[in-house]
Amino acid sequence: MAATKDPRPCSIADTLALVGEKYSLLVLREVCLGNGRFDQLVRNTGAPRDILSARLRRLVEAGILTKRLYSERPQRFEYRPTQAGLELEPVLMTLKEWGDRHLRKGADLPMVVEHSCGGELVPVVTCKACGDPVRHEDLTAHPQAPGWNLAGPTAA
Amino acid sequence: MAATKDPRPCSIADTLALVGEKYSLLVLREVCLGNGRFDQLVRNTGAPRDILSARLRRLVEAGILTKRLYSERPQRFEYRPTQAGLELEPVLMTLKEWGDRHLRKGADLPMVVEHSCGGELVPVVTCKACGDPVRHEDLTAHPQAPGWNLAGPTAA
DNA sequence: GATGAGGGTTTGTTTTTCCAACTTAAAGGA
DNA sequence: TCCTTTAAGTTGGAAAAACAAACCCTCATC
Repeated sequence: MAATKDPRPCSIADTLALVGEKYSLLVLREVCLGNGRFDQLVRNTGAPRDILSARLRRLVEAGILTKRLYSERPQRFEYRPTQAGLELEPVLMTLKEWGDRHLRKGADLPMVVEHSCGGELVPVVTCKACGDPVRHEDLTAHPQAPGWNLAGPTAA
Repeated sequence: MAATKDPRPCSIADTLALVGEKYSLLVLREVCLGNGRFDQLVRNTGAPRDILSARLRRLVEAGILTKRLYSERPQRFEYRPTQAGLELEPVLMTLKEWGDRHLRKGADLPMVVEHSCGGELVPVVTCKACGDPVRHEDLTAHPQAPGWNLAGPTAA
């Protein structure tokens, strides 16, 4: 899926270049759930084996997953999230939240995540500085990259 | 890019089926920045015109964007986020945050977003119930879909 | 010594993507 | 009037990616 080279210098695009291809985020979902074995990933994501193999290589390369030997004889591997991989969980959570709200209208969720506070996890994105939930109207974007402004390249 | 049919019933997969294809989230980024015109989207996302055309159709269909006439003669259109589209911004923010931290180590960000509180926006995903920042260790997933548990299908 | 599990790779086909050129409709200038 | 430009796409053919099924290798077990 995702873009490889974005015209606009952008961390969203750069992140998507790593995890935006088809199946990558589903692989991450499974790995975060503890399902790191190849056959499990095939079953639970639906990815063709060759594609899965390519994605796993890429995610390991990117430092998002690690490949761990869990049996010497016979050699058997398992994939696990690195710290960087775990820090992508917020992306999964916000995707889940949107889907729960807009595609299922809150009813009959296929998966409920429980937070240690005892409640069902409903993730809310807040501003680190003030703690308030973030709304679109409260944001102002300031491009820093030379040659770019909000609307696009300045010297087109 | 993204998955169309996921074996595991999952809102993450369903959401990615709508916005997970290559360029879709970059289109949303631009549209949220106010850059909703076709040629702008071509320039700022790098999408081929035919692919962009297909993505826009899909996003409108999905209720994430609307197509608005901004000039009668000649007929000219512009795409804008719907409320549902705006509510996908948290996904963009978490992607940006990860990229800023892991791919740029915080220095020389190509884009800074200012929050109305006056500070630079650093998005933090918190639990709606308790307000605490969400950490992986604090989560427990409970699949609800019949025939599924954490590890996969129960009747494989 | 056959069977099966796990973790992939190979091969050939089908889909997508990509790119460049073309279209349509109108405005603006020479 | 004719020419060029802008905007928003569509079309057609070549290249890349995804897909599905079969295959391979190493062991373990029956």
